[in-house]
Amino acid sequence: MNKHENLTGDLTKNQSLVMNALSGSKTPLSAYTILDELREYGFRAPLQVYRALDKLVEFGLVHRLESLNAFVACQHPSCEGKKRESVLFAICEKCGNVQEMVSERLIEAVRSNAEDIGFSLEASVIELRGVCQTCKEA
Amino acid sequence: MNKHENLTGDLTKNQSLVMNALSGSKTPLSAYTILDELREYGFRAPLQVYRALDKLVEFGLVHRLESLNAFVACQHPSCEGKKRESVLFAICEKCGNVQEMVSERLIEAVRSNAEDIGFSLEASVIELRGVCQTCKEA
DNA sequence: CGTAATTGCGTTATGGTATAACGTGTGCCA
DNA sequence: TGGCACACGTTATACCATAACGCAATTACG
Repeated sequence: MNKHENLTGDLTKNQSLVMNALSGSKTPLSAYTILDELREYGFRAPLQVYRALDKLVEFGLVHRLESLNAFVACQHPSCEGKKRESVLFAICEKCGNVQEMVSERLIEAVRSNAEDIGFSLEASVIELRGVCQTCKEA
Repeated sequence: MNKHENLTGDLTKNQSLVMNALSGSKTPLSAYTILDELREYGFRAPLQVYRALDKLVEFGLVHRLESLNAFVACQHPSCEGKKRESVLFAICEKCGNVQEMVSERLIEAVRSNAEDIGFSLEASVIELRGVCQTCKEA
């Protein structure tokens, strides 16, 4: 019934509801937008959303987009269980769509920059802003 | 407008105050922290800070760190007049210090990733999280 | 000149994002 | 069976950012 319960088997009810809200959206959602969508399922307070999001991010099922203060479902199942070290997001400022990518070349460049200054890299936030191909052609 | 007209000498009073607050800080400052520091100079409302910050960011004298909701003075004067396309920040989660870097290799990797998907790149947010060399050694 | 347009500024009010603190219920298992 | 870990619900609060109004100073230019 819920594909993410099938994948992970162990999401709580609130986590599943939040996960479904994100999976069903083509664009990132803010925590408060999720809250509004889930009021009909009994959600009443932001913390119910934030607590679920914290776990989903921890599980690697959801990513937080820092430049939008919003959240997206992972498009790339291999993120599960990993820290967000190696993913980048292309965010279209016209349509709001987000494309998630993995690039060895970019990861290597980031790693090497960190090394150059003796910086212990734990996570990286890489968010490209611009216009996607579809919107350019339209 | 010639780029030299953007040097600090041509800033308005509020812009200079905000710029000085940021230049004098070793770590990024939030808008509200700046507000508190500038109350003794007559600042009363967040908008006074945000308006100055908008201009300073536009001039390339200040960068906004998306993953912190905070602002830093540019450490790299060549940013003046440029969009933020080519800069990355290494943010130490122990001491809060931020190191700004420019990396041709990283810029190229970002550009090439954008091209691969037909994405028109307008700006990029690259923020590394981890521990700086100084804190590691301590 | 004079006047319109622009820009910076101050203020009040409001909206959007995120967490603190406290208490309840449940399942586990030593 | 008592302690622990964890998810959950609720209220309150803190933090981040902008809307909308009006005024004053400066600039553009016919």
